[in-house]
Amino acid sequence: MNISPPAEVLATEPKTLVESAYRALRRDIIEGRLAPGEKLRVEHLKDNYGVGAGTLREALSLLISDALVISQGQRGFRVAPVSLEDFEDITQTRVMLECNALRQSIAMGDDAWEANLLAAFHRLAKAEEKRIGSEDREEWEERNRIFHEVLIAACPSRWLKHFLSILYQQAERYRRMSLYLQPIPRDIHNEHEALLHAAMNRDADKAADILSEHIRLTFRSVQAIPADQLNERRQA
Amino acid sequence: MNISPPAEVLATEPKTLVESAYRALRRDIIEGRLAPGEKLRVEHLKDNYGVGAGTLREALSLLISDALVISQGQRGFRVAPVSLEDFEDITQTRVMLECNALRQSIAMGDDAWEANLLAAFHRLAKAEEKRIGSEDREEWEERNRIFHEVLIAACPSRWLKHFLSILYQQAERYRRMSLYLQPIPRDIHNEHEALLHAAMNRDADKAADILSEHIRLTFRSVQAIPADQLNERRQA
DNA sequence: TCAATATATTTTCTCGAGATTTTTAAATTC
DNA sequence: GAATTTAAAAATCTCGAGAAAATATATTGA
Repeated sequence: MNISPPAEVLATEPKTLVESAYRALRRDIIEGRLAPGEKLRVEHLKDNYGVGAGTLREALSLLISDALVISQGQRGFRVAPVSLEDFEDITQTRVMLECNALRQSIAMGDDAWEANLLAAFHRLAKAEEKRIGSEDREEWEERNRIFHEVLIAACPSRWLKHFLSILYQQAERYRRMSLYLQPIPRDIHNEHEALLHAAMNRDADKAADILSEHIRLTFRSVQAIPADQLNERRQA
Repeated sequence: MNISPPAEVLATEPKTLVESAYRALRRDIIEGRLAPGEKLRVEHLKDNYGVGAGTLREALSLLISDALVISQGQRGFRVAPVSLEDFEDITQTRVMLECNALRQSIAMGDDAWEANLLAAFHRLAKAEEKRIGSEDREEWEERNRIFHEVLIAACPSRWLKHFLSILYQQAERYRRMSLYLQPIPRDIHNEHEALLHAAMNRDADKAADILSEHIRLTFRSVQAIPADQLNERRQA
């Protein structure tokens, strides 16, 4: 039996400067250090990220795939803007796709999938215990992403998983906006545990219901953010 | 009333060389002049497309968004490979998403939507009449895309439509492979007409059924292609 | 005071050349 | 003869400078 974690979990390290700049920029956008709608001046940013202009442009082009950056010909790059309308769309689309993927995953998952799921939940639960200090937030974010990934890992559709990874990334950016408002808002741990048990019991209907509500609750917590705080930059 | 065609129909012309190269490359990949899996050597291609190396790299980076190009760090770019497995995934995912979008569009479409739909069908029908000569194939391809776009135009989800535009593009590449095998394979005109009437009658269930079968039939015609012909280059 | 034009500044876009890395080919060794 | 090592060739990746466009500022005229 293969005891190594699923392939998508293993973080391959960047081999080129373009890749490094791409990841650094993505992180800064998702975590809000680059504000929504902000102009991304190549000549200014290339110093911050320690690369040449052409390299930075290439990294920005890659971020268009993730819909985290937009470009208007001859008018440069911008951080993708945010809106409640957009996040509602993301939420609804994600509910549809992720429930579908989850049902397929539950129908097709084997022993290895169950084992990976248990392991991912355990890692997440450990991170949730000591999540009071904000220094462990990044650890929790990573493990939460992996838990959701492993849940649908047995779904055979590469395209469905590809689209979901984009939507998850988008949702994370919005969710981080609300985390500064309400550090520990809901009993997420119980939601995850119920999801785990429904999946392990192969109860697709129940699992899909829990997952739907789980995703929609995140939307409601973002909904509570004051409108003027949505476009703000955080930290440096 | 707004009598101009929907926004996504209007082809904005490229303002930068990156944009031009991106479109030329995309066309060449979808139409099979650049074979699946083929290596894309920047130094060689920059002459063909009349741009610098950096510009071409940027265009290739943009094509990664469309999943028409893949890149492995330090090992350059390649045309995305094809497989029957992949196209089956594309087909199934597209059936799910496009039926969902169509239902929403039928539920929310107004008079302008109906008018645009009728117009798009008419343009497509005209192109189908004189589609015997292959010189009109590009015209038909364009109008077919627009018809499918307008069908779901009243769906309010930008993300759903974004994902569908990617899948449509992918499907077009596969479909073109079968066109060289069977120029006028099925009675596509009747399928489109039935789709139009079901949509105009607001019969969402019927429309979704027709659309599902319509998309799946394309898969079956690609399925009939000999495996060794799948990775071949066409024309220059 | 406001609008329109002209100028100046900033920024984007583009290219060609040099540094690393990978790939190919030949040579050596077992 | 097959496998490893070494060397040559090719390709990728990267940077900085120059051309084109957009933005900001200043000027002019009513």
